[in-house]
Amino acid sequence: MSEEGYKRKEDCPLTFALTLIGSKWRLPIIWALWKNKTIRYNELKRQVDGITNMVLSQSLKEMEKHGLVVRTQFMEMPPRVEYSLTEAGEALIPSLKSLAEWGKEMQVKVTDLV
Amino acid sequence: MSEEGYKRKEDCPLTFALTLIGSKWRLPIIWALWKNKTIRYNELKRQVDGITNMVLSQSLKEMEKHGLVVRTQFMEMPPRVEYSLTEAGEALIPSLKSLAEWGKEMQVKVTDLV
DNA sequence: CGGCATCCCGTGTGATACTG
DNA sequence: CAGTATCACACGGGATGCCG
Repeated sequence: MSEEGYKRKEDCPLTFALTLIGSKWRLPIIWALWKNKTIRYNELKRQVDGITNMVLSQSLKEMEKHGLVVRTQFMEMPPRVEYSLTEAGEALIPSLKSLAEWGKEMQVKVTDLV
Repeated sequence: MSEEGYKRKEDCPLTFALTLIGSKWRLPIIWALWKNKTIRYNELKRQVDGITNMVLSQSLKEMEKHGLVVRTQFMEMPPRVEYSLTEAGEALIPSLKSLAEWGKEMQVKVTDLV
């Protein structure tokens, strides 16, 4: 979609980007990771308020698979696992800020919503 | 989320933006509107390949309500209705391009997906 | 032509509980 | 502490058909 039409919409980089970060909890997670640089699992869960273990761990696992997130496990007792963004993940931040700017202006304009 | 944490995630401009454009067909629709400047309903449906009437009309209606889209109805026979982006809608485009850039790079890196 | 009404289904998500 | 297992359900979205 960037200039021309794509045969299948899966080819559109934009649609593709949304498959990576479009689901409900992805952005809150990414944002928390970015703010903390590096963060442990339970602290992350606390900051992304309302998320369940299932969704959080699955999301992290997928994003790790997609190269957005790094997982570092320390072989200790009690267990410690830290998460942070990869370069690719951080490369996303400027776009998100841009989008957030737009969202901010829209929040002002639109009063009745969700 | 732009700098500090929000009490409720609905307050985050980013999360808010996703409520406006995050669902499956929103971006393809916006993109088609942007490419065509102004476009009739059925032509839009043709360009956003695979979308159903239900989803398209509902999406348009909501986006109109949110101030992203303008609907212009001509009182003729046969009926003619044209859609285009508002200024607010077009203001979104740069962010989308930025996000598309990122998505493009990710497409290269990630081979196994969806 | 430009929709809306209906029915239906997949899956993402929530809640709860359990484990190494 | 850092998850996994299981169940259940709401809801977005597909398919089909009808209407002004």
